[in-house]
Amino acid sequence: MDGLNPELMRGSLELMVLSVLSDGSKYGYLIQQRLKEASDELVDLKAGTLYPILHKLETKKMVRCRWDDSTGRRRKWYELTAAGKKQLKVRVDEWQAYVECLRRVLGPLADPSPLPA
Amino acid sequence: MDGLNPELMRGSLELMVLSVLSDGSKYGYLIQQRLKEASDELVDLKAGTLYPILHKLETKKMVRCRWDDSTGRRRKWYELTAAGKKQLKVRVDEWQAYVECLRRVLGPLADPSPLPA
DNA sequence: TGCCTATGCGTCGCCAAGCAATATATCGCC
DNA sequence: GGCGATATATTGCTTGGCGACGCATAGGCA
Repeated sequence: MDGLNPELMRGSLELMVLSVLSDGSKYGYLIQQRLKEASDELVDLKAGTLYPILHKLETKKMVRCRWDDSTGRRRKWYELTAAGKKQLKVRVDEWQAYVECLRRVLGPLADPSPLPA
Repeated sequence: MDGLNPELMRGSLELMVLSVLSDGSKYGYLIQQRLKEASDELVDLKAGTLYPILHKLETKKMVRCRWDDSTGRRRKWYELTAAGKKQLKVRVDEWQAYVECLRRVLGPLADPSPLPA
């Protein structure tokens, strides 16, 4: 991770990967790049984090994958399954609920900071 | 935890505890109750989670504490230190940045779901 | 009197997740 | 030839949440 508190990220990484894939099939390294772009360089998934997540999603049938050895670069392309798309929706809803819950807990602290002046 | 994805909670529990304490001194069990109320029953910190967090905050001088044995119930009251209040501000800012970051990553998925009709 | 529940604090050990480190291989550039 | 980017994978360490305990008191109820 990068400019953000890494502790906070825990638990939303799988959601982020699913989200990036909703845009169309991608291979691992490309997912990493797209996520970095989309997050304004704030999220930089390490290989030791990304690949285990992808393998887990594959095991759970959330994605299907296909090797492409036609070029010198061996690439493993990942695509969301129907179950994966459904799961993504669920995860997004969970995320929204979580944000709303924190907003309530933080109360006035969640309001935009008053200007220093 | 309760109605929310427990994975998501990881990393924000300390923030929630600090937040509850910003309201004034409280003892452990009361913190647990207040957090439950504030979150609309969604966050129910277990003892095995709460007390280690409080001990950690104490070690890091984010809170100071005082035993009250005057009643039959032994209670350990916690109060935010100046460092704790500062830390709370930092954590809130990190949280806001995190939410904004996820909003960007999710893109259109972050928009409110269109009505089924 | 005994029992049950709520209150109140604490610790130990398991499990999962993130990730640094490491391994392997190709490609383009200088 | 050497270096950095591309590309995937695994191993092992560390941390955090938390279930399962343990202990003690207070109050209600039979």
